[in-house]
Amino acid sequence: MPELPEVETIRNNLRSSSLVGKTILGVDLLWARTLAEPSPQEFTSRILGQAFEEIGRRGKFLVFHLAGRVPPGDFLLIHLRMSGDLLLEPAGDPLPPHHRLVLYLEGGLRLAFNDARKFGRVWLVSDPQSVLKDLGPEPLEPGFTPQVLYNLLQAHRRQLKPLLLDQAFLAGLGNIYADEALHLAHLHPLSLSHCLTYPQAERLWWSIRYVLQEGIRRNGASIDWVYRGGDFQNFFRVYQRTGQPCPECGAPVVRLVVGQRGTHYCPVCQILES
DNA sequence: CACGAGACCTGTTCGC
DNA sequence: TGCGAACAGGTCTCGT
Repeated sequence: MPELPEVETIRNNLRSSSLVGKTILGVDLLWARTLAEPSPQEFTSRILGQAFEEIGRRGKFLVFHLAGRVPPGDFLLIHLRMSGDLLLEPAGDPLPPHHRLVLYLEGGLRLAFNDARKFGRVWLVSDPQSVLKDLGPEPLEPGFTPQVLYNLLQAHRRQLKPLLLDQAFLAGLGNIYADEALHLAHLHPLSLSHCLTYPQAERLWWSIRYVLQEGIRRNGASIDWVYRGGDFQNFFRVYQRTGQPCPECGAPVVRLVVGQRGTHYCPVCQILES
């Protein structure tokens, strides 16, 4: 479910919660495969006694910097994949369905990783780069300029939609924001990356950043049965609006499958370049 | 290198 | 009403 704006929303909520400063007193791993590394035994022995310090984000990863009992604390990395969520709740509440990992904290709280589809993963590492090293640029950072995007597009000959979903190309976009950015940029999802002109790349750059910032401003999108409090879903231009009118020209939005992902676009506004 | 299919999972919605 | 198919915000691996 979560893409960059949803992950950023969760991060902001946790940062203004009482999580920061809390020491981890207990671990309950309810679905073993949730833990990517290290082993459950090492995870538990290493994380107990460490305290939550910085809460960051890289692409769709949440990056928790822990303060260790011994100075260089570890990093707890969490990827929510399709259905993951993080909940700070009273330690004594009955366990709801789908909790996969629960960290018990001082002060009667617990941080729970809830994930119906079990795709989410958790890492405890001393060097976050060991997990994050293959990610592409961070789209909202100053280093991501129109020229950088243009050069990256020129370096590949790939369809735009799958390319934007490739986290090694650009970190943080998912199915919603890729479709929304392509519509805003008037680019067809199947257009080939190396065929874009500089002005087209510049417009795509602007569109990517616009939809991500708008998503963050709206606290992300809340779809289906997983509600997170965001309302960006009320402002979708094409995503999951098959058959409904394009907000710009009124033509019915079309759905096709690209790289096994539902893809939504306006056949009038978004012209194929190839 | 680029792309498609299958796998990993559960829950909801759609269509007959 | 019931039941299977299709679909869902992600990513990995394999084969062509």
